[in-house]
Amino acid sequence: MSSAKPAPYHHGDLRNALVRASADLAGQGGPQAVTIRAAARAVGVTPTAAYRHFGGQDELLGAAKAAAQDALVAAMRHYLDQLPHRDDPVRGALERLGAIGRGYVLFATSEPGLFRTAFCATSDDKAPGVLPSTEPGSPFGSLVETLDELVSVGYLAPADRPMAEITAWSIVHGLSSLLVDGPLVADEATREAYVDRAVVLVARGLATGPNAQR
Amino acid sequence: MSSAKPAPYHHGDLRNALVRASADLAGQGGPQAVTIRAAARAVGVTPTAAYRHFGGQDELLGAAKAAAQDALVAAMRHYLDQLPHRDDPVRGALERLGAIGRGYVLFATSEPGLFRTAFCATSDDKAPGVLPSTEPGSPFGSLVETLDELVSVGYLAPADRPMAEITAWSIVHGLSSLLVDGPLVADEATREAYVDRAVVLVARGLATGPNAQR
DNA sequence: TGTACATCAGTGAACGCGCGTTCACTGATGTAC
DNA sequence: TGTACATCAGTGAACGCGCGTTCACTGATGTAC
Repeated sequence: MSSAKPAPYHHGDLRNALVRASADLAGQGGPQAVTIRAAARAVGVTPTAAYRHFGGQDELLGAAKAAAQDALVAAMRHYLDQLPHRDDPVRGALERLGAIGRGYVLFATSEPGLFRTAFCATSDDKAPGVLPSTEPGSPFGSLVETLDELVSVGYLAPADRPMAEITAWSIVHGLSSLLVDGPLVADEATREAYVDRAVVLVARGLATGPNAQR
Repeated sequence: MSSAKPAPYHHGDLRNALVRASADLAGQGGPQAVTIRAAARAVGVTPTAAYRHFGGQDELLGAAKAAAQDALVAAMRHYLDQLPHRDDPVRGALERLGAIGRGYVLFATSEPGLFRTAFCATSDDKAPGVLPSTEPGSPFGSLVETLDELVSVGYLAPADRPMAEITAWSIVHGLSSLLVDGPLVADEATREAYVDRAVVLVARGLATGPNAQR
């Protein structure tokens, strides 16, 4: 719709347009590419106009980061939603764990710029000791839920529950980072084999409960 | 020695001095801080002089990256060297695996700038399909050796050997990245607990051989 | 041992770039009456 | 319903910054004879 109109003086939705442009820039060039000038250029507006809606470049990058995190959550949810129902609750929970990991890594490799942006440093760094949000909508939230399920279902011993989310998160984040940042180069089939291998290792490492049949 | 002399016209060891300065810059500000001008400034020399020894900023960053990787290897080796001898070969190999992971993560958290630089993108990116060097001196090499030991010692089943290094590397790299890049904030004691937990999970996940007593 | 000269490793000034940010301004919008 | 005017959301020009890189140059070194 914006292409039809003859560039009106008032944009009407400039803030959202700038956020979308920032997400595009982040997707192509990572957090480094998110600049006030580039975003304004993409929208067809003067850099100064961006200062009506953002305090500065920090805030724009923060908005791009939030958008990137949302995209990551959506990717994980996509894989979760594809899962068939299982009567066996252990199998179901393990499959959910695998889907979360798969979504995470495949998002990272298919959208490296957004992945880097989702975890880039910004001025609004958290205070020491604060964990990422465990709300259901957050990337971390669905992982926490699934691990709790593994306990309630008797696969993971309650004594081994603490820090399990950190370890599981670490492995998918590490695999993603190694694939995205260069040291590990692999075609798609190999990448999926890596993810499968990682999921199996985590599942085996968490199999300490009474219902952890092997 | 350089502080005593009255700044001679010929530096005498400018290339090495620039590499050291680049490593310092990387340690303080990460790969972004490695610039020709900043390195020349730190050494007390004109930016142009650096072009006698480096083709451009790419090469300088490449040198800083190599120095950062060397520092990472040294940190892992430090922990390996501290290990006492064990008569039980399984126990010995597992302790080596733990030491590698500990060295990796503790290097990352104590030298975040160098850690980021060791894995930053440079112009000399590897060709697709190439794995990192598995030579004994490389970061990856000692991990490969230790996993081979775990097989020969009967702890890890040969069928589960493939890709084990990727998975193990992923978990320590992921934990390091999460701690360094901000989303995971923890004091030193908690960080060590995370590492211990990760090592235990990997050890349990790899325990598929005949001598994997549990 | 002395000296002319090629070679090498630096200097200093300048270029163009894209960036963040600020200034005074102007066009469009909407509200009070 | 019409109009004056405050308010808002943009423009356009300019600032200073640090960067990579290149140019013509100069001081120091060492080697051939």
